[in-house]
Amino acid sequence: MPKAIYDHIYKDLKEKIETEVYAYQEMLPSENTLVREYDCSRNTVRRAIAELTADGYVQPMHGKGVRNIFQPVEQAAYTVGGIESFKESSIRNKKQAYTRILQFTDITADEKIAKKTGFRKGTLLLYIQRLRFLNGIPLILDHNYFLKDAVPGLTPEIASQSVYEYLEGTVGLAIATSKRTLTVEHVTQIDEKYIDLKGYNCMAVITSQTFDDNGIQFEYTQSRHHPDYFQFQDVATRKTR
Amino acid sequence: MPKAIYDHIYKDLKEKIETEVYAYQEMLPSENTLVREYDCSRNTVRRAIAELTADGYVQPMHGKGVRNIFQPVEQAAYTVGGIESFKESSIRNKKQAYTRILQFTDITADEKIAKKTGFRKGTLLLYIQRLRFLNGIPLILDHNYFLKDAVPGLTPEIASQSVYEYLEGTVGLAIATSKRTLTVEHVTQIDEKYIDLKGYNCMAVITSQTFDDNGIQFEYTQSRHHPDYFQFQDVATRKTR
DNA sequence: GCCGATTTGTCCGTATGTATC
DNA sequence: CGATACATACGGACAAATCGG
Repeated sequence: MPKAIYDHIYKDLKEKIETEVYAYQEMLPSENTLVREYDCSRNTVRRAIAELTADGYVQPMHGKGVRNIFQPVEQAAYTVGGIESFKESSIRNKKQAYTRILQFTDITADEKIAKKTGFRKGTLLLYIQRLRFLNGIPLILDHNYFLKDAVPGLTPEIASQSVYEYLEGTVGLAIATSKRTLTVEHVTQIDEKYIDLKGYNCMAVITSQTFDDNGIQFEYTQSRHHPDYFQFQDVATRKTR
Repeated sequence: MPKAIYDHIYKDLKEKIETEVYAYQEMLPSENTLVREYDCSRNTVRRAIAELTADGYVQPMHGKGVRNIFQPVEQAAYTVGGIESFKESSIRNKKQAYTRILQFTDITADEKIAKKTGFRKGTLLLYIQRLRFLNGIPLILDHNYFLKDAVPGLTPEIASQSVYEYLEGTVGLAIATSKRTLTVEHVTQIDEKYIDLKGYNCMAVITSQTFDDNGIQFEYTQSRHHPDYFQFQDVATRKTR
């Protein structure tokens, strides 16, 4: 949807960095040069650069210029970043994806579930348990809790494809922010039943609360990953104090 | 350092959200109201709100307002977020911290180290191995590689306190961005020698490349954490396509 | 369903400050 | 010291989404 100017500049610069039109450690053109190049205001250029900075692509230096610090990284089989569906991640990671539904039932949040998921006690939820395959190997076990009201008409058939695609497309739900916590946990009996951990006795676990554009939490998910095929990436910037 | 207006507004709103001056799911005052309240321009208010959004504190909704979606989360013993030193994290997590130096030697980057750390082959580095204690229990094993030129006068005594404090204070180095990768790996002999893993055969591993404000990478670190005391938090926003 | 008021999103031009060279 | 480059801030304009009458 975004045909915004800053977004166009952001994408254009991003591609030029990735394809090494600007080399690692090289300076980008100055803001004023970019203003002339894209025929827009300086604020608009600055917004695009701010996004590239947040991505860890560039580093603006007061009085000097903006340096390209992008280095292509060696990637594991499955790399997590941003809010992506399993399907989207599989495509980005160039893996063939398949999903098997293990459970698909309505439940009402009791005290324990409410505390864990962040939903209120008594809320009607849809619980889905899914096994995720990459290139034919079972690697991820997902436990999803969806707000029942937010996902009308969701069927096991849809859940075996892409729930997000269905929500954003058919239902018209807009996914906005996701709060995630990453931990390492002991394997469970369910994990062992479905996934060959090859000696590991633990898994990488991402738990997330996802909100729609009305600020309503519609999903709680625990995603349990095989250690060998899991990688999580992040860029942090230090805040001056 | 930042006495910027937007930063003042950001901190002020952040505190009001944390202390529930605005309740969970409640709307913040409109941008125009805040403009009058802080007697500044709308762009300045918007910048503060943008930072709160990135923190996962609020959710702006087109045409409606800005909603507070902050919920205090249950924290593990050691929670990672932003660029923080071990000392800073310990203080935030309210733990008593102690560091024991296991190794402290100069090395020159060979082919293998260069590939792993991102430094060029032949670069002179300072390698430090440190064991981190929280409340008297050894929980984290750090392998640091510092660019020797960037950390002049660094001694084991300083390394047992806070390297970042020394770099930012005495050396005058400004830490800017850090690229991190999180994985789960098998324990090593060194891990087992120093840390009681209580049945786990793996650890949570954060590898990071850290850059100064000149865009120069001055550090590569591998930080190996005890699973029971480790937690990593993140907020992601979905980009419209 | 329409209209006007409100609210957030995008963009512009300008001015001033600060750091670097 | 002057020129260049990024950082902060202002005020204004219009668009797009929402909401109430």
